[in-house]
Amino acid sequence: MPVDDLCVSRVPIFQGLTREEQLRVAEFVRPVHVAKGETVYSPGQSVSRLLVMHSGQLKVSHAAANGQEQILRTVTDGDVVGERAFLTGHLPNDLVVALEDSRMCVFDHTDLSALLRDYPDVGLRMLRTLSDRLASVERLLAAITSSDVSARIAAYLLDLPGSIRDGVPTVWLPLAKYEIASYLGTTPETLSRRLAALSASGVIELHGRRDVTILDIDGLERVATPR
Amino acid sequence: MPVDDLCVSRVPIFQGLTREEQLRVAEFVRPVHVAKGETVYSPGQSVSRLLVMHSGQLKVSHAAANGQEQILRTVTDGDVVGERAFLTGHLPNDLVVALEDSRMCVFDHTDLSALLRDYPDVGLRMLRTLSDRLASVERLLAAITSSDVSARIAAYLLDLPGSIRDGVPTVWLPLAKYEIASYLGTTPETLSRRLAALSASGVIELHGRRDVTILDIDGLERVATPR
DNA sequence: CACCGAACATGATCTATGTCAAGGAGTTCC
DNA sequence: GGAACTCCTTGACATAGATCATGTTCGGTG
Repeated sequence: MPVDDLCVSRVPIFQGLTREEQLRVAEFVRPVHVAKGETVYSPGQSVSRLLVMHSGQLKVSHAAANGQEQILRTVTDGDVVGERAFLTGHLPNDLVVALEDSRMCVFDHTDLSALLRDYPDVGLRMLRTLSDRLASVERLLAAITSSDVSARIAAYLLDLPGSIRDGVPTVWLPLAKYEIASYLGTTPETLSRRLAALSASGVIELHGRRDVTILDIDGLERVATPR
Repeated sequence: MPVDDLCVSRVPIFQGLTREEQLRVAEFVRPVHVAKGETVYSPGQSVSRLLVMHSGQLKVSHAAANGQEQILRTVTDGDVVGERAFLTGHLPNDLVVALEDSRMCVFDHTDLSALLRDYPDVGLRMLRTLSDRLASVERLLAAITSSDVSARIAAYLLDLPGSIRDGVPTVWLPLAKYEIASYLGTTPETLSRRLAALSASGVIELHGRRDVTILDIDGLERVATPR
């Protein structure tokens, strides 16, 4: 099964296993492809599975009590989704939607349980992944409570995986602006104003809707670390 | 070693091991006692250990860039501290201080690594603990970005382990008010005002500095879930 | 290629909460 | 049991950012 094999071997939490072990793990796994815009997971869904991302990007959001959608995170290669349902037995109450065409490894919970018992390394790597996520949420939390919106935006832009185009650092926003606003704990209006301000002061340049070039990295870093 | 034994057997992540296994784990573990006010962990400390709480209470805080102390969480029985340093190799950059006299099991990292390999169940329970923490931080984050301070306070009070005194639900604040303010992403002044308002509207009653009786649970829940 | 709708920008206004300042109350420690 | 220090409360004020409303741009679609 070359496809399953590929799926397992590409994902960080299964690296460190021998090829033979990977093949055995592959028997438990189902490779799944979802198209952009499709819903992967919806709240209260009784059948719950563990997803391990392999390519593409998903967004995880939470319908708050007041009806607002709160973006919790975006997940990319190597990230894990749905571990809480497996670990604690609670039903998932997040909404997961594909931002791009995505591929992932899917495990049923019963299988996963046995898997972790047989391959402690996998558990260790999962722990590492969760620990990273925890650190990243705590960073975001600290950022939201202790800095203003401009600083959060700057930090967000600096965190984004960037590329160099024509010698200038460029980032491609993975989310629509109103979604970024939600993620950063603000509103689209404020985000728009602050981006405009950063642009006016020559720190960044906006091209089209999702394309940002960073003209002055140091300046942006200064904004991200306020006094 | 009955003391070590006790330490290990009292902690959730080691339950599920047989008595014999617990005894073997106990060899790795060092029981530690810290007095109220003592520092358990400080940022950048090069020797890092894993703590598993057993009794008492610690507070974990983070010195933000602007010098403000941000309270990240309080940890109580069964909680784990310092796993990130172990899992990722990064130095800890949180400050951990004992709020009460506390007892905990301490592992050195090298030992822990072997432990997780030998007892996959321990890893699984650690995963569960981390997953709970993640969920709780994500809840806090959502609360901070999508509700006002009154709602956060109400939710906080409802979350606190409460007792019944004279037939009335009573909570004992585990932190000083200025620390609670930090945890909830606000200031002592605002917290004070909101508590006063809740008190004025007859929902709660304040006694002394840390003692709160809840007169109207439904009312408090209504405040916690705003429209 | 022109249309259409969603996403975005901008302006005017309002309000919750932060900030600064000063006085009061609760603990703690001798 | 009282002094002394924190912690907490209250007040007056300033302001970042939310909200509401309207106009504009982009990018996909027929």
